[in-house]
Amino acid sequence: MIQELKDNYKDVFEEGLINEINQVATFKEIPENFKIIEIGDYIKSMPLLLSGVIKIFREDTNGDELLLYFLENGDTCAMTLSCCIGQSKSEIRAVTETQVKLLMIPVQKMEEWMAKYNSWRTFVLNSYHNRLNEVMETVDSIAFLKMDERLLKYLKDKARVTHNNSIHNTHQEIAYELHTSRVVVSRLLKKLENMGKIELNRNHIRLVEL
Amino acid sequence: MIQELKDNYKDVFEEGLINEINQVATFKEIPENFKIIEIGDYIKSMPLLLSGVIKIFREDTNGDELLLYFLENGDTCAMTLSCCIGQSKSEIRAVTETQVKLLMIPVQKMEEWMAKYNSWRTFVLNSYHNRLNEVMETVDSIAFLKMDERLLKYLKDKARVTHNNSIHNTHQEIAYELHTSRVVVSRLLKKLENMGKIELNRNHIRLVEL
DNA sequence: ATACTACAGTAACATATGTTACATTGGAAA
DNA sequence: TTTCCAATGTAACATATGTTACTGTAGTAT
Repeated sequence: MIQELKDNYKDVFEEGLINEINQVATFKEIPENFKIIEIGDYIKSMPLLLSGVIKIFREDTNGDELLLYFLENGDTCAMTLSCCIGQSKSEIRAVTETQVKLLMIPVQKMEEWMAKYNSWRTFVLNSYHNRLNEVMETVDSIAFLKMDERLLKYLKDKARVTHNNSIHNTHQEIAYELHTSRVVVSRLLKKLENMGKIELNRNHIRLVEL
Repeated sequence: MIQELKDNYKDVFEEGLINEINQVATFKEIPENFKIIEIGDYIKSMPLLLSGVIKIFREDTNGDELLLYFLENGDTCAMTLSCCIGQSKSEIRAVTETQVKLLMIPVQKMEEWMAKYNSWRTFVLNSYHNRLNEVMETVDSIAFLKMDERLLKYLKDKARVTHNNSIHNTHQEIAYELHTSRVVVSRLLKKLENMGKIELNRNHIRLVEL
């Protein structure tokens, strides 16, 4: 029995399902900053996150990108999920933010379990619910917040998912994820530092208040 | 038998399910510009759209609002759906854009059918899939497009769902839906008119090219 | 130590969008 | 017709964000 599976999902899935997952799933360990899914990929199995953090990106036709949200322990990728079912291409890119451990579940099992296990149905629907809410929160950020507020929110989100109030990123990397320019990020970070909200250092930023 | 149910869903649901829906669903006819769901509402039944168009809005803490997407014939409200299951509050507002006809389905039936009917599971998952894609398209618009491009896209979307290349709105109403100001909308509409893309008249706008 | 390079700071300017204020006009109501 | 008001047009200005160009600096490689 895969230990992380039992630890993380014993209150989510009934025992029979846990055993089935244990039998058919493939365990994978992936290093940080690794591209798991690219836009346009066809997906043949569904990832179940055991540990670590995954970043989900959206990209426009010019190659400009934007961070949509983070996936954490216990999450699954709803997009992948619906790609499996609908046999459509991925609309997002998934990149590991930290080292991750995950289970890959074959599509046909997924559908079988939808009919068989109540806890699986609940899990799948909850995943969609959570993902929809997260994308809508992203809409809120872009539509209603100014760039300095978005930047601070980004830093806090990152600190939360990595359980670390030091963010190890260059200003350029942050600029890519927020879809703005390095100069703008530097300018606003300096402003946040002057307001006493963060401390700036080369290659890392410390959140003063969480 | 409700005629629109058979017409719209005979290729989507198996016959037994159509009959069950026909028995337990409540038929409703709602006039245009009517608020169906408010943010914070608890939802006790799920709407199935038979005809007409519904607008879905997001709102921030200051009361500023933003149009997320339109629902058309054959759609259901995925948000409502997940509110039913998770027993959580609505995160969105739903307003009729035109007169609509819809069926209200009790939550408990919804869950029962998830176990019983394959076609129902497919429908629910497809709904989530479509809604996620639409919210992500909204993210694209806000993140990657300039206001004049967003405005033109808005007009085209509205023309598409209402099957009418005349948009009957004041500039102020458009400004609310795009979360900008009336003056900005007027300015950019005039620019689009000068480019030959639209024709401006009092209280309505005609799309020259679709 | 020296040179090099990625990263960060910042000024100066360009552009998009938001705001205020006021003028004009079409159509409804009296 | 006359009056009135919502809708629209537009100028002038404010602000946020994007861009270009240059500087300084920490850390690495030679």
